[in-house]
Amino acid sequence: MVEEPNIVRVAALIGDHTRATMLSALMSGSALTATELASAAGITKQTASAHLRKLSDARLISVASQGRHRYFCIADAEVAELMEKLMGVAIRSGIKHLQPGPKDPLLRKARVCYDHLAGEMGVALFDSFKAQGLIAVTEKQSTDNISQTKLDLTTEGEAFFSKIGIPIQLPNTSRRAICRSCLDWSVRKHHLAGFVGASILEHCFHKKWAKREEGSRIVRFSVKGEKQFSSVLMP
Amino acid sequence: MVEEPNIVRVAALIGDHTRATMLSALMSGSALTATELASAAGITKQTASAHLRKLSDARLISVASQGRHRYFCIADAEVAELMEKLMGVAIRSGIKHLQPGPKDPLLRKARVCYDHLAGEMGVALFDSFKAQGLIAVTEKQSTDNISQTKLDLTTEGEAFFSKIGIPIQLPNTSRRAICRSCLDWSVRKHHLAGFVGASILEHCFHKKWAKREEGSRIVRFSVKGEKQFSSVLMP
DNA sequence: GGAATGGTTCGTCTAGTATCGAACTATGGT
DNA sequence: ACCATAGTTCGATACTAGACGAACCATTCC
Repeated sequence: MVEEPNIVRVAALIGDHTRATMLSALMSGSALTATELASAAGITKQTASAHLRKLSDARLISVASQGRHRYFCIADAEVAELMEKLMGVAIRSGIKHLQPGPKDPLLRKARVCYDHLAGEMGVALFDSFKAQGLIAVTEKQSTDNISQTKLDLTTEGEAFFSKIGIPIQLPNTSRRAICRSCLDWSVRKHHLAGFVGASILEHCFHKKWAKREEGSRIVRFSVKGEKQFSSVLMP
Repeated sequence: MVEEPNIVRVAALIGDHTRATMLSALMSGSALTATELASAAGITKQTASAHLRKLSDARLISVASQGRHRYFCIADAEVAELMEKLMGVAIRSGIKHLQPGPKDPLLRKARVCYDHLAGEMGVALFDSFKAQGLIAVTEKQSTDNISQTKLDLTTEGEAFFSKIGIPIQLPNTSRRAICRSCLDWSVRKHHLAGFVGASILEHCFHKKWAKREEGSRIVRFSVKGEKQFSSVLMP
C-alpha cells in the first residue's frame, strides 16, 4: 500500500464527460465565460455553474470576474500538462476510437471551433496570415497559460481585410480579442480564433463558399468555394 | 469545441477510489496478483476482477498469466508518468489534506508497505544497504516500467544476514524476487521490498523492536528498538 | 426605474456504476 | 481422484452524482 492523496478527486473531476469537454475547450488557451462553456458542453447554465465550481474548488481552473461575466481558464501549466498526458494515454488506450470513420476526413479538413474555422484549412490559413505579416504576436504571457500568446492585426492586416471586404469593426465595448490563436488538439497546431477568426468564417458562409453540415461541426466547402477561399485569403 | 477523445474514459477509470488505490499499489513497480490488489483496496475478489478487467481493457495495466495466477502491473511508462502528473496536481489542489495530522509524522517515519518497511527508516535502510554493498543492481529494464530495477543480494549481503540471524531461505518454488526496490510516492525515494524486505520487517517484530499499530500502517519502534535497529542493520 | 442578460442556489428526478453473494471454471498440490 | 485456491461471470441492490426547472441575486443597457 502506498500513499494515495487526492488523485481520485482530480481524476474523477476530469473523468466526467461534461467537465472534460469544458476543460478541453479551455485548453485552447482562451478564457471563456460560464455560458460559453455551458453551450460548448451542451448543458444548461445551472449545471455548468455547478461543474465550474467544482473545477475551481479543486484549482483545476481559475476564475476572473469582470463585470457580470466570469472568465474561466485552465489554472496553470501543471494542469495543462496533465491534460496533455491524459490525452496521450487516451489515444493509445483506445485505438479503436481512432480508426477514421467516414466523416473523420471531413472533420479534419474543416470544422467549426465555436465560431471560427478549425482543421487543416484553419491551420493553413493561420500560417499563411502569419507569413504574410497580417497578424503578429504582440505579447507573450508564459506565466498564465502555455500558449497564451496575444495576437493583433498589423496595419497591413487591417488594409488587407478591408480590401477584400471583411469588416473588422470591433464594438469598442466588447472585451473580445481581435485575434487569438487557438490550439488544436488533434493536430497540435494553431488556428485563428477571436473576432477576425469569426468574421472570416462568417464571410465564408456569406459568400456561399461553404456551408455548415447539419448536426455536425463539419464545414463543407464547395470545390469552387475552396478555390476562392485560397485565392482570396492565401494569395 | 475541441476534439475530445477518450480522456474521459481514462480519467474516469482513475477517478474511482478503488481503482486508484490499485494503481497506486502497482506504482511501486511490483507486479501484483488480483487477490493482492483486492486486499490492498479492501474489496472482494469479484469486484477487483471487474475493476482489473476495465483497467486492462483501457490498457492502463497489463496482465501476465502465470499458472493460476494473474500478475498485473502498470502498462508502461506513459501511464506511470500520467499518475505522477496526477499526483502533482492533486497535491497542489488539495493543500488542506497535506497539513500534517497528529499521526502523519509517525506514518512518514515508519510504516508498512504490504509486508515490508517503508517511510524514512525504510529509505535510510535501503540506502545503507546499498552503501554497504549488501545489495546490488543486477539488471535494469527500462522498457517495462520506470524504476523496474532488479536487485540481488551480494555474497557480502548473504553473509551479513546469516550473521545477524535473519534467514534468507527462499522457497525455490516461489516466484517472488529476493530483493526489489519499491518507490515511495511521498518521499520519491526507494526502500527495500521483496523477500529480504519482508524478512527484515518480520525480524523487527520478532525481536520486539517495533510493533504494528492497530488499524493503521504505522510501525511504532520503541526507543531501544530503534537504536538496536540502527546498530545491527546500519553499522 | 424597468428590461435583459449572466450566474448562482435549491429541490427533485434519474441513470450509471460500484459492490456483494452465489455459482462457476481452471490450475495446483496431495 | 480429491480438495484448496485463484479468478471470472451473473444478477440484484444501493448509492452517488449529474441533469434540469424554478426561483433567486447581480450587473449592464435603455
